[in-house]
Amino acid sequence: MNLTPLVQSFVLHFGEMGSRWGINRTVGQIYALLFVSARPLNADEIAEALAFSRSNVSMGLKELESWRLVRLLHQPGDRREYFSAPEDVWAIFRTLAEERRKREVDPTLTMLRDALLVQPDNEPDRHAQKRMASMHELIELSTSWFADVQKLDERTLRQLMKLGSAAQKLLLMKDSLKPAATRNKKAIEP
Amino acid sequence: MNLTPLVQSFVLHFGEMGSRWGINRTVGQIYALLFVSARPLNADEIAEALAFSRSNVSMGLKELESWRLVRLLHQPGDRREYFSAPEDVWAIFRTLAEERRKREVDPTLTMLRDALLVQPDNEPDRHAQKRMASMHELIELSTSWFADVQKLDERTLRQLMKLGSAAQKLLLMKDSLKPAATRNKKAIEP
DNA sequence: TATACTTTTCAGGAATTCCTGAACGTTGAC
DNA sequence: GTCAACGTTCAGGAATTCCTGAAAAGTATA
Repeated sequence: MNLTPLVQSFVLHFGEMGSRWGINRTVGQIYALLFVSARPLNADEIAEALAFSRSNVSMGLKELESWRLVRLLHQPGDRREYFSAPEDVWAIFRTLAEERRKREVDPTLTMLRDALLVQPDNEPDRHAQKRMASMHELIELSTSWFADVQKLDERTLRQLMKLGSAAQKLLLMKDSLKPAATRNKKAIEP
Repeated sequence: MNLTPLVQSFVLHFGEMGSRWGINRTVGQIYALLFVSARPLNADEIAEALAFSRSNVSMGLKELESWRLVRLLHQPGDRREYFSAPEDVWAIFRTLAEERRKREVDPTLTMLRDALLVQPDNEPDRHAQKRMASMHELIELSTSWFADVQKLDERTLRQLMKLGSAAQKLLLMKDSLKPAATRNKKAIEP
């Protein structure tokens, strides 16, 4: 199994990008390969295509499975495990976002909430808590909004994005339904 | 300069989180410390508080400056450089998003565009290109939308987020202004 | 149950990243 | 100009992460 230059460059790029994130080069490349592959691949094919050891591929696939980014399937009459990346890029994006939330955002929110429960007994802590509160609010608000928006189906989401902010702003201009409550809340907050 | 337990746990958490991203522990901790600090700090204070070498702090601060996450300032009658994190968490978020776009998204888009220009001469490449095209579209659409939304001021953004998706969906129901164009485009695309 | 095929685990070497102290560079005060 | 205070650079050791081959474990077939 030989990679075409086109696929090669895609795979290499994702290897690089992977290492900018927590993900290592191997895992990035494996995912990239599965993403562009026209059919599911087994571990041996991947190992050969990318020139990684069989065990490295095995670990990489496990990692990808833990991120729910690959699907495991079987071919009739073949004992080997085949892997593929889901088709729908929007679904992939959703999975990625969800998984990152679980691993990064939620623990951070927990830490912040705990920190905010402490009764500060000195000036530095009082200030630190104010900062943490503002961070907590931002994260809370944006993740819950994101979760909400992600429930929309692809077509609706696409439309919303294409509309951009201009039309959405119009929605607020009316200043009729919800905004009143919003404004009141805002007025109470310091 | 001694950290209170409250600040300590915040700083340590960000050190950990930092290493999940490309950012290393040191840089994460320095940023966290500056974020909760009530006043700007100089490099020596940071080095002492976190028990890092002076040179390590120097490199960390340089990294943070390259991300535009810290502000450099001077105290009257003091030759040393003082650093602080901007107050406004929304602005911080914006900066972070912009910087990540520059470093990760833009190069990826460039790579994808280049790949899409190639005239594929075999089946695997034809399929790979289709996959890359769908990825390209998703990234293009979501980043341009994000850039657009980020131009809104904090108050408006807050309101929009609080409305959630429900109200935004209403906007589309009307199916009057733009959606026609959107639907046509969609119909043309395979 | 034995066999062949497949996947997983893991010790340890390779590669990379991190961090430090020492040397060097720069700047302002005297 | 000299000196002290401060910032930066960088070689190389420390720590971490990555990757591999060998061995073990698992599994379908006969």
